[in-house]
Amino acid sequence: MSQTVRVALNRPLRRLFDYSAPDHPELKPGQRVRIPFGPRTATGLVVETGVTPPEGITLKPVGAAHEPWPALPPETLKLLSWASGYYQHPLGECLFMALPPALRKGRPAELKDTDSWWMANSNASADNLPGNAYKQKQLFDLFQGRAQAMAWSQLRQSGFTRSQLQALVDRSLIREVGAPESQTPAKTETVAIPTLTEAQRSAASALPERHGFSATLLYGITGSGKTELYLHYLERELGEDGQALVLVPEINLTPQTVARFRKYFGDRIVVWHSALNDRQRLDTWLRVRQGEPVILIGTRSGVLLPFTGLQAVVVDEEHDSSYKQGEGFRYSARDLAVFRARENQCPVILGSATPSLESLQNAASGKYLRVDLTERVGEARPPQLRLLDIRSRPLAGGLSRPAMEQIRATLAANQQVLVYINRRGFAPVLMCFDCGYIAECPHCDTHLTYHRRDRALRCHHCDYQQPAFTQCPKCSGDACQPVGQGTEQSEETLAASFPGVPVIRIDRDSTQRKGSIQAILKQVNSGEPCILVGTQMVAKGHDFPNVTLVVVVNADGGLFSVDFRAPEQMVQTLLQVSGRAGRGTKPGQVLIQTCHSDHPLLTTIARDDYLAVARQLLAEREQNSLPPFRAMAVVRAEAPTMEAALTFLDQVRNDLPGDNLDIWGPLPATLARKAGRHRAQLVLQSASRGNLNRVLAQLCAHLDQQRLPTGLRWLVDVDPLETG
DNA sequence: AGCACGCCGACT
DNA sequence: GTCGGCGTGCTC
Repeated sequence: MSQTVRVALNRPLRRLFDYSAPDHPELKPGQRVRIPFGPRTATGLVVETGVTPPEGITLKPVGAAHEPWPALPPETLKLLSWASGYYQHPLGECLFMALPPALRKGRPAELKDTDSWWMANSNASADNLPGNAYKQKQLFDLFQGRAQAMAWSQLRQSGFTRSQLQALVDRSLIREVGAPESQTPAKTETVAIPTLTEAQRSAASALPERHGFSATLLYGITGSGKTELYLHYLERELGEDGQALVLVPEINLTPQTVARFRKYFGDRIVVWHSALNDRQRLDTWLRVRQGEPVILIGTRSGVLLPFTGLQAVVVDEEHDSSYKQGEGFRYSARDLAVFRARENQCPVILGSATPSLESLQNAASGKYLRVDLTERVGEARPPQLRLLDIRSRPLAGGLSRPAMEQIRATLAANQQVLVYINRRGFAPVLMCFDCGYIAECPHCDTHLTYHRRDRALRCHHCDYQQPAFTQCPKCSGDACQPVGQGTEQSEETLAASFPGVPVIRIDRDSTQRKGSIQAILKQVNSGEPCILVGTQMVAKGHDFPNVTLVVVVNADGGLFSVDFRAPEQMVQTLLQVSGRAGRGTKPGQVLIQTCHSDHPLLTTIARDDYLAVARQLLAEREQNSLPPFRAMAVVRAEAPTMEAALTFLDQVRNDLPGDNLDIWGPLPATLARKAGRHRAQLVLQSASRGNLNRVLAQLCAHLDQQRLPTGLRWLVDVDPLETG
């Protein structure tokens, strides 16, 4: 009996392909199959079986299945099909996103046991190694005087290569041996979850008890111990054989966080993040797929894993913008997490000290339950916030005199200081003081940032860089100087002002080397007086018990931005960074430098009342008919000229239906030219999510059939984070 | 996305 | 005379 199967491919095509499957009546949706595709073979995923074959096409026969079971179980398939339609991204690409790289490439769904064991030969010595063979010497030193065999996997992790190992074999210094007897790792000892405080206990009792779907917004101020509550909740809700998903922002997934979970749940904890290699990804993916009762702590893409027995979902720092994928399949992991919980009839907890306006509105409308945790753990008190108006105050390295004095006092009291600046580099601009010339990026519509350390001018939007100069290219004068504040400059000023006090800069530039942030955190946690200078990076999640003073160099960035989410994000970042102060036993203080100390947003923040600020912002959103009160999507276009981009979007606008839809634009993007490409956008809004979705689906189908001007690319972003 | 087919410039 | 640029079109 012959049948037809419908297959999705890992290509940016909004269509599927049918194959005859005469010899495979047992094929199921979600299975990987080899298929002939054009002149070659490819790996596809079956999405439907028993379909009516299309007329007028001779179907090619499907090849062999990669494995007899569906790589994507029904629940995951449903999630991704829904997401593909919601975010208007081709189904095939969505589905393949949920596979580990090895399975995407068509490799078998099994772990090759490539490990091997090696030992030093009895009379081997390093004497005959050439003097320049440092690595071989280092490697051989590990073997010497060791009675047990060394595993290749361990050596590889220590940074040695296969060829270095082979070199020692060729010199008859080491030899391969069989696997040692017991390789089963010792079961990790776990301890009981700490008793909750009174406040935590009452919050815990408010969280929904087992069975059925529920979504809870956990509003827990910084330092209130949300993590303990998650631990406790997981222990309470999770059965012996159940799986759990805990999503965290990338920056929070540190070894310390994982260790904290491992302490209580031992080997049941598995992790998922961008630093895993292909082998580790396949290993973890298979464990999840096989239904092992794991508690997976993962970043954004963890929400796409093939769970088969989800019993609880947690999204920590649910407001964090890193949950929204910024390119390709632009999904929100937080929203997909809620979808999965509903699909699995299990609870989801969305936790944050600064919840997104979306989630707050969902709580207000009764879609989510809200549970509050508004007391800090132990003796820690919420920090005291103070606005410091810096209009007409002299600044050094961006810091006002009162701020400097406060820093001095804090250091004198043997405590630590955190200085928050939202700008990398030394200065955001290099300007000629004779003629006003500003150094600009040749490929983007932006100025270049001056980096003092390597005397370079860099574009923060593309990879352009050039040596810095003082002679003006326009007027030939010698007056080009950096203007404005960056992390590098504050670092320098502070180091000069407080000799003998370590000044530690934490930003993308200073933490590029792998593991360097861990070393930094270790130094900070020693508790010695020091000054931390950092960008966004320091605002998130880290626990610095001895930091008692936080200085925000400039809070005005988000007050007057064109982007409608800018105020929300500014408030969240300010309160998150404030939350770094006074997490230990000593009280914390926060100084916010601003030129607008009477701005209502700032005065409300100064009362440390996030909910009041959020109410204010939500009222504005409602008044202006913005999300979460309307559904929003943007159509973006980029082309070799701005005219081409705008003409294209004009046409899109004309093709859209007028009723039940608000259209804004087309307008050039805030950064109109980026890496030599001209960008523009069209904003779409509708009171009905379903209506917007239908319009977008139609638009994409229509645009797919059109042939576009050369060099023009377009994309749809549903629930965009940025509309600048 | 790949990949093939297809028609116009600078090279042995 | 060819090698190769990337524009256009197709993949069940």
